[in-house]
Amino acid sequence: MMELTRKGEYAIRGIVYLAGKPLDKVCLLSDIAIAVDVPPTFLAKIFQQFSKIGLVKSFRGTGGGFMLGRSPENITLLEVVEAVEGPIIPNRCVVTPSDCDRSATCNVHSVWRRVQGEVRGVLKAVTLKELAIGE
Amino acid sequence: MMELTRKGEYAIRGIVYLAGKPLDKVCLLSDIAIAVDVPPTFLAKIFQQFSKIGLVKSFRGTGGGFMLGRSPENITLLEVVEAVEGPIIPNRCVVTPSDCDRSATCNVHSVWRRVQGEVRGVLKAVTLKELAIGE
DNA sequence: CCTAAAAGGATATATAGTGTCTTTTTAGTG
DNA sequence: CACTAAAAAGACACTATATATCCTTTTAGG
Repeated sequence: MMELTRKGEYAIRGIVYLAGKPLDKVCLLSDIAIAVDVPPTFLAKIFQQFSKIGLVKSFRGTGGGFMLGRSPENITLLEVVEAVEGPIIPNRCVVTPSDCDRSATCNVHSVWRRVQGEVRGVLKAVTLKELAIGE
Repeated sequence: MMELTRKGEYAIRGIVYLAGKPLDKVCLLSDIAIAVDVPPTFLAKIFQQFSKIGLVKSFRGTGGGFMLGRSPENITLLEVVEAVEGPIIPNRCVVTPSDCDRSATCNVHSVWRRVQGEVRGVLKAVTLKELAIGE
């Protein structure tokens, strides 16, 4: 339960790599993939998702590649994870309370809300800048 | 990400139902399944897991059924969830640090440890007694 | 014995995860 | 303008996990 997928793991590796480079450095996808040990085609899909929401900037054609979309101290791990894994939802009743309505008083509901809050809190407190230290 | 499976959801429903009954009341699986709206064959598998680790006691044959293995204030939600979902592991590097050794200094590792701690903390603080109130 | 009920094992289907391949678009260069 | 580099987009394939169901076996009571 609660396990990050490979996609999430790869996403973090890839963007942390970018965060460790100068902000204006354009990196080739193929280089990043080798550096962080991720299948290039898979990483491409991930970076496309990042690109759509502005987490990274992409440039096509000769001399193209990727760079971070914002400065690394302004990107949280929560954003990165939710970008590729979707929202942090420990149980569907958190998002669709109607799933809970077997009983009028579902005491478990509030527990999942708390779990969600704690996890999001931890991930939100971490920025790419910190993660890139030593890379 | 981080989503409880149906199995986990069903497991909680089933055992909370038991927690709402007198400790010595033997309940038929078929009755529980109807009451908590879970496929009986699936719930059977779940209760077999519970039974093996003593979370519930089972009795075969005529007059058989299930009852809670310990008093509900001594069973935490963490136990119940981990019994059927396995341990709370946000990322495999938490359990197999060698997966982390791409870089000697993986800064993300400690984050997952923190997530794991927070989630386990929340779930451990909740007992079946509280969850059964109002059932 | 006969019946009730859980335990155990095998199987089926659906969904999600993990990745590859091909084609298309965009941009720079001689 | 043609050529090349690189990302974007879409389709496809394979695997693993989730979600059950069914059948047989064991255990216990009446």
